[in-house]
Amino acid sequence: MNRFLSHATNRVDAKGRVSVPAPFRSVLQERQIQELYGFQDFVFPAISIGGPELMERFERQLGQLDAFSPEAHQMSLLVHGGGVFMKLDPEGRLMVTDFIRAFTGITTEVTFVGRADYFQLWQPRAFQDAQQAARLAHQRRSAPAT
Amino acid sequence: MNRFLSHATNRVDAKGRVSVPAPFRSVLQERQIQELYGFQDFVFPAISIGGPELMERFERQLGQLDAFSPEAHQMSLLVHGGGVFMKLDPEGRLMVTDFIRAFTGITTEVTFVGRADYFQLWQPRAFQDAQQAARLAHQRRSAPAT
DNA sequence: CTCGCTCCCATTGACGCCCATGTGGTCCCA
DNA sequence: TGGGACCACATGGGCGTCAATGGGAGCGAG
Repeated sequence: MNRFLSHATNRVDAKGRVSVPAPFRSVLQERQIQELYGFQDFVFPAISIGGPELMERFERQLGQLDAFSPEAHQMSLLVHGGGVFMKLDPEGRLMVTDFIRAFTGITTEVTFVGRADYFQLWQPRAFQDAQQAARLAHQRRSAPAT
Repeated sequence: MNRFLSHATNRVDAKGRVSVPAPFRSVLQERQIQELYGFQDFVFPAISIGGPELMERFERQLGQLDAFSPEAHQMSLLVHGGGVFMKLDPEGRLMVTDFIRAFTGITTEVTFVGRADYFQLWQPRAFQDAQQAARLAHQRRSAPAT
């Protein structure tokens, strides 16, 4: 399977590194992704990470907006100003920079969350809460009359 | 019979493995399912497991939403973040990971429940309770005047 | 010269695959 | 119809491999 799926929590070591889960690494390899692009998620307090085509996709989306609209400016601020290139070390770990910590609240542990075409870095507790909220929202939508 | 029917409870061994009931395994074989996709059920504290088309069904739903809407993000959080690929060992067992334990409350025993196109993993007691609740709710609807 | 990042190596623990055992049920045959 | 052999399945354990993690050393920039 060539999609990012499931979630897993790994520990940040004393040097600020964290191992990317092996299943995710093999997806990266299958997709021939060597350059990683990360950015601040639009909706959640999480960093989204994928290949270069991920940024391109958002730029395309950006192009559909009125270039002078507040939305376009905001998105550009997020995609470009909030974006960053990342590299894995030989063991498949990435550095948890202050850029990441500040936006996500990550300290000692990182939850990796698959999102099909890309994956995300979350503060573990924040992910649990967000997922729980999503589940409740889904139930509310499914059974609106209670 | 090519549908998942009935339920059975098996024990989790010291290594965290549990045998998938033989009837379920033969349904998997009949349906040519080799890759198992599981996800955290939206409603019950259970893990639902089926073939890849199970995930595709959800992704089709997802595709109908605006990709940048909060609803789509929440849905993806459930479908992708809450999903996982699973593999059976040569004896037809699967690993009961923390991913599964945390969500279902499963510890030493697993109840497998057939749901026609897929099956579920339950904590035995939780299944009994849920089934009982469903039975009562049904009776109430069938005979509203008591 | 010092700090920080990268690469390299070691350790530990989890997971995969293999084989062994017990038990209940079924079928066959006398 | 009773007994025995056989078989399918659930379960248990050994062992090798790989992933996650931790620490040491080298290199380059400031």
